[in-house]
Amino acid sequence: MRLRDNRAGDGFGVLLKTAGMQLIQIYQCFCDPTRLRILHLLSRSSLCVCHFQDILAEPQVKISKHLAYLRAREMVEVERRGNWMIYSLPEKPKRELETNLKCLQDCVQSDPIFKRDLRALAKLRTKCNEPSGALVGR
Amino acid sequence: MRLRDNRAGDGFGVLLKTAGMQLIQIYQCFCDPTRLRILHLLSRSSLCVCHFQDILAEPQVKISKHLAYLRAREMVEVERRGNWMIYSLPEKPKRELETNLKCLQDCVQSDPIFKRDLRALAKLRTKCNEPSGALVGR
DNA sequence: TGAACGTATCCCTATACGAGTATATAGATC
DNA sequence: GATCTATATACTCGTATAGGGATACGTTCA
Repeated sequence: MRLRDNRAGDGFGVLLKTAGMQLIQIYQCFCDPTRLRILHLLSRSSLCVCHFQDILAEPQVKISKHLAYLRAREMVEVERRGNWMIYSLPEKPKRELETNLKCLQDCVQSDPIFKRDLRALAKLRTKCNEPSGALVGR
Repeated sequence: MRLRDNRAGDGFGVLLKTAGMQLIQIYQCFCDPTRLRILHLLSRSSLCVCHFQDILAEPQVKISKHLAYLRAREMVEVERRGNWMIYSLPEKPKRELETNLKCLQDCVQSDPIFKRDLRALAKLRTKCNEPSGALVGR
């Protein structure tokens, strides 16, 4: 990660713990398509890795690594249920994250890919109820 | 830039021209502190490179390169006035950019660094009116 | 206990990025 | 045309990142 230090005296090191730095991390998480789709889905429902694999049609490694990236930056939380790892948005998301997730919803509501993802999510809900506890709608 | 190709069939290549891709580019621009501060300032005023140097207290190369980065992704526009290059937000910003800039304003309004930047901008306005045409408030 | 399953991690490669130094460019002024 | 000023670009280095293949891990179930 690039939690920038202040070697060059860029006047921004101070910002490590401020809203500004929170923001940088949020934008870093948002700037990859896979992660953006993951977060978008998570604002509708808790999901486990295999759900993401299914909906996004991406290999497990890729999903898993992006989820790790998000976890490291506290954008998502995990809970194990048997073999499944259930990912959710934080119980109490920071204000900046909430604001930006709303902004995201707003921006992608007519985008074909994101719409397709939501449709795939809905489909998944009808045909699959494993593991219980995931796929809980918001 | 990482205008991702679709080699791996990630189902996202399609998105190159959609709102989603616009978004990715926006977030890529937003995920560096210097660029974030630049954009934040630009939503108040058109500015030239030396203004940024002054306000952000960063070396010219750094500023210039981040502005080039933003320019390449059409987040800012430039106009030459004599020796000065005056940077502004796009005349007609895309909806996603506008939305996210508003979101940014909202998120940083109480952040010390961004507040300091605005104070520095105000100060600049009182003491300096070169080049004319820059420092025009919004 | 061992196999199956869902998931995470390791290793490797290619590319992007941020920052700095030095240099180039373009317009203004003399 | 020489020079000054404001800005941009080239080059280089170190690091972050995305992706894939192979494998390790933890849980469940036979």
